[in-house]
Order: sequence, then C-alpha cells, then structure tokens
Amino acid sequence: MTNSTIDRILDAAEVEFAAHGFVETSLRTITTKAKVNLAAVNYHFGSKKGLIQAVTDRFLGPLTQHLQNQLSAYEKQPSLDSQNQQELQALFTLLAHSCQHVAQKNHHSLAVFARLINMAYSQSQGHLRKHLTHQYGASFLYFMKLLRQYMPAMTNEQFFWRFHYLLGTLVFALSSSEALLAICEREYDESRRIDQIMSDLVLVLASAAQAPMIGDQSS
Amino acid sequence: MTNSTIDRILDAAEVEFAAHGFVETSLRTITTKAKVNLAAVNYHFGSKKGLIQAVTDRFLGPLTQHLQNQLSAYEKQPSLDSQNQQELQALFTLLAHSCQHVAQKNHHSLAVFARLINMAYSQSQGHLRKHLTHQYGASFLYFMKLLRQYMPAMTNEQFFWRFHYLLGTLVFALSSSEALLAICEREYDESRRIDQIMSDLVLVLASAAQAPMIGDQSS
DNA sequence: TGTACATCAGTGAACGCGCGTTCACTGATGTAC
DNA sequence: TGTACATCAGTGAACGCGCGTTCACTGATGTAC
Repeated sequence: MTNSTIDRILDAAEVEFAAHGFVETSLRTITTKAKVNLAAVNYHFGSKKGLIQAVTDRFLGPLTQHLQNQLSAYEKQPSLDSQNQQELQALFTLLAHSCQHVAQKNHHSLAVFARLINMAYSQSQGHLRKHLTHQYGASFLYFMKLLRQYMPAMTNEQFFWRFHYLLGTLVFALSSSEALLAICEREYDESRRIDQIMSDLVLVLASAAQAPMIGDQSS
Repeated sequence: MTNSTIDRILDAAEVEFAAHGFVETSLRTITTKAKVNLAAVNYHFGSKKGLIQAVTDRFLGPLTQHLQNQLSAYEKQPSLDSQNQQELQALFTLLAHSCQHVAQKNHHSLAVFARLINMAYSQSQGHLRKHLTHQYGASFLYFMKLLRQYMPAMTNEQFFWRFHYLLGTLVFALSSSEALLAICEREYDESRRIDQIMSDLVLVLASAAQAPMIGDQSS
C-alpha cells in the first residue's frame, strides 16, 4: 500500500515544515492533516526530531545521489575551460536539475531543504551542520571542487565566502519561491514555472561566481 | 539614564532574536539576560509582538532614513551611465553603508533584519510583509527605482525576480555571517571584518544584477 | 482443525512542562490644598 | 509644612494553553504445537 500511515505522515509533515518551519509546526497539526492518530508519530519515528530527520532523509538521499551521478558524468567530458562561462552555467544547471529531480517526487522538499540549510547556519546549530556534512557532504564537496576550478584566482578563504553568497541566493530562492510566485502572479498577471526560475537563477549564480575580487578591475 | 529597563530589554531581545529567532526565544530568556522581571516586557511593550516591533523599529527607522539620504545625494550626482558597472557597485555600496551604519549602534540588528525579511517572505506572513512595505517601503522602493536603471533591458517581472535573488544573497550573508565568521576563523585561521565582507558582497551583487538573461549571449 | 501465544500497527487519554499573559500588589515620586 | 491622593515603574505568583511524549490498551494477523 503506497498511502500507508508512515507515508501520509511524511507527506503532511513535508508540507507543513515547508510552509511554517520545523519548530512552528506541531505534531497535532501534522497528524490532523495526515488523518492519523497523534501518537503515531512517536510510534513510527520515535520523536519529532526523528520525524524531521525522516522527512529530510527522504529527499537528501536521492538529491545527493542524483547530483553525484551528474557531476561524475560532467567531469568525464573532455574540455574544462576555466574561463568558459557557459561551462560554469552548465555546472550550476546540474545542481538545478538535481533539485528539480527531487522536487518532482516531493513538491515541497526544496522549501524544507532551504529551511534545513538556514537552520544549519544559525550558529548554535553546529551539531546539525556537522551531521549534514558527515551524511551528505561528499556530493556537495564534489560540487565545490568542480566549482573551484572556475574561480582559480581566489584564495580558499575568498572562495569560501563566494560559495556561501551563492548558497544564500539559492536558499532564499527555494524557500521564498512560493511567496514570490504568488506575488508575481498578482502583480504582473503572469505565472512562472519553477524551471523558468531555475534557469534564470543559474545565470545569476554563474555571474556572481565570476564577479571580480576587490582591487581586481577585470570584469 | 541610558541603561534603563526598557533599553536593557531591547538590547537583550536583539541579541537573542538574532541568535535564535523570534519564536524560539522566550520572554523568560530575555528578561533573565536583561536582569529584569518577567512581567516587565508586557508592562512596557504590551506583548511579545510589541517587543519584536520595538526591536525592529529601533534600527529600521535609522536604516531607512540613512539610506534615503544617501540615495538622494547619489541621484543628484551628474552622470548616471546605465552601462557603468562601477556606478552600480557604488549604488550597492550605499546600501552596505546604511547597513553598517545601524550595525555600529546595535551590533546584532542586521541579523534580526535578516530574520525579519525571511519571515516576511514565508508565505502565510503576508500581513508582516504588508506592514513592512507600508512603514518602510518608501526607501527600498527608492533603491529599487535607481537599481532599475542599471537593468533597463529587463521586463518588470524579470527585474522582480532578479531583485529577490540579490535580496536572498544579502539576507543569507547577514543572517549567517556570525556562523560563517566562526567557521572561517577556525578553518583558515584568518578573521575577516564585517566591512571586508560587505565590500566583497557589493561586487557579487553588482555582477549578479548584470547577469545576462536567458537567450541573451552578451556578457 | 483448534488453541495458546507473540507480534505489531494503531489508539485514547493523560502527563509534565514551558510558554505568554494577567493581576493584585508594592514603593517611590509628584501634586493639590 | 503636613496630609491625602494620583501616577507610574516594577514585582511575585499564578493562570490557562498548547506542546511533545508516555502508557496501558485494542484488535488484527501470524505462528507453534
């Protein structure tokens, strides 16, 4: 049976976590929407923390798997010209495609992903950051390694900061996309699809990655 | 007296809100750190919501004021060449300076600012977004108007999305800067100051703003 | 085939806890006559 | 100058509420003999 109690809980939790965050979503809300007994969450997942982990594991596994596959195929292609902006865009496109891949199955997983990253970088949450790095870090480190080739003139420290600016752009786009889509539709009477947004985002990320450094006047 | 009960509450609240967010910070934590009676918050600010508003008003007023002054001075300068990347950088620098201006007085106000924006774009928080727009929107709309001149080829809708990508970069940088500074210091044994970060951020924002559109192959 | 027991998904009600808020109260200072 | 009252910052204790979690229990299914 595909719509088991466990799946119904996970689906409802994903929607609520995406919309209101982990802390501001109560188990009573989730179990009501999932049409499931309140105690079922603790029965199947042990605790609320266990549920959060189950919800995030459900898409982080496939996401990192998909990304890793794409990256190793990408790396095998012949010429990696570190000056070529189009190849840099292609690299970001791989990331975007991996995101879209998991979003197809679980529509709200990217918003949950954004909440997770935001939480991980909230100081005081060093343990979560460490857990994510340990569990899923390999794929993202792989991505960073390839990205690094397009930013050769930087020190590691400069690259560190640049990378996190890009991460911020991505995270905000993912977490606010629902609200932004709603505003956009109201204001401009035009609805955008998620893949339009993603392909525009890729161009922005590629340009931001290659922005000059301080004192560097080449564009 | 500069360190009145009210100020001590506001200072403690700012620190805690910045570190843990509005919902996850309890009045008991704040009043304990402020060395003030629990009931004092409701006495002086009416409610927790009132306190949040007081904390945000304390820096949003000066921030928008400062930004508005800078922008009108900027607009009066002779040549505004919409192709000139350095002038675009100068525009972002004004925003950065306004941020640094308020950060001097209240060190954690920018992190609170970031939390506020994140919250405002969390769907379901349309009322907060409306309140901010109504109260402080003028300065930011002014900024957007000037920024718009450097992105003339875009439709309003395209500009809308670009602008929010940039906002995301800024917000993540502000909200995660503490954690990132800590990681950076540990990993690279180098400490950065907030103004270094800001001036690098300005370059990234300027490049991202001028990234090509889909189908546009000019860089 | 029938019986006793084990396993397991799911349940209903209650538990203790931390939360924001309320309220009667204190004690100091100012003001009117 | 003395007295009565008003104002206001601040307090201590309690309130009701929603939260995550717990626990004894049910009912269905499988298994051993």
